[in-house]
Amino acid sequence: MAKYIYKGIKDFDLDHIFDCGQCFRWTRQDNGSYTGIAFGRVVNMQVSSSEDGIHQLEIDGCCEEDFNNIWYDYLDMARDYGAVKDILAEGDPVMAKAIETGTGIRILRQDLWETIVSFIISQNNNIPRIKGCIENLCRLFGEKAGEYDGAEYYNIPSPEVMASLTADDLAPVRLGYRAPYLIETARQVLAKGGMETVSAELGAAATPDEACEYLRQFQGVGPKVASCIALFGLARLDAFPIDVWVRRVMNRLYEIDEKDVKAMSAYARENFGENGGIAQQYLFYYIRGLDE
DNA sequence: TCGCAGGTGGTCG
DNA sequence: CGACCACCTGCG
Repeated sequence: MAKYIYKGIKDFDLDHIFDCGQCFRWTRQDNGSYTGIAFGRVVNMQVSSSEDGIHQLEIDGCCEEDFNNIWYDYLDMARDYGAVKDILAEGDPVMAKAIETGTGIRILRQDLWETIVSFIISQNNNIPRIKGCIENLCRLFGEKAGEYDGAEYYNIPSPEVMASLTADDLAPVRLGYRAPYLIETARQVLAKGGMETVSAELGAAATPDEACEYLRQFQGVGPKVASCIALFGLARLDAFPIDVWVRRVMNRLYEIDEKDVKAMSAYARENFGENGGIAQQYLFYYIRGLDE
């Protein structure tokens, strides 16, 4: 398939986008490009400069139609991150510093079911192992989506497939105690009539809190995972997931008690508002960079 | 060896 | 309710 080139990107850095903890299915290549899969498409993305010095995104394995139907939205291209950064940095030198570090971050608009599965797996887990678990799950139970550079890529198994599995089936995936969570959640989704129903019911949620409350009915989905699903799977940019890293950074930078999650979400709601999710990503990327 | 890693569910008080 | 605590697994 062809290579699609999108010129004139701003506020866009592949390292920032794919290494800020929001996704687990992209791999950095030696040349700085990323290969991965989303919505059943396998592509390689690379940022380069055209002859006139304008930054551009090259997507290998992508036609114009796919770019318009999938990748433009996936990469949240319609949003003006420069404007969001100005708002967040205003009167907040700490945030300004964090934005400088992760200046090319964008919130990916990911598939809802894949996001639910991914973040259930992510609980009390580390990133390399999360990636390995998802990889195993897709390779063993998902449909093949395509190849790139000789490597095969598989889709996340559907709720139907996942609901039919047993804990023994999932043993080679090495999910540990999360395996029954996934099976039960898949069954709960089917019982509701599938992801179409779930999406429709979530569409009625007026606030991120309402969306999270709904999501928490699924086995293995607590406050943190629900918030991540709302942000990355529903593009609720006003959701503010609070994990161990965010607690750390808000304690260190805003001097909020590290145990006081309520105070943190209140602070985020008041100071970051509708851009809370984006703010969270800048802070997350920043603190992880400091600690490495 | 044992604690820890993008938490959650169950059980007490 | 809010504070504990066990929990699969792999790595340092």
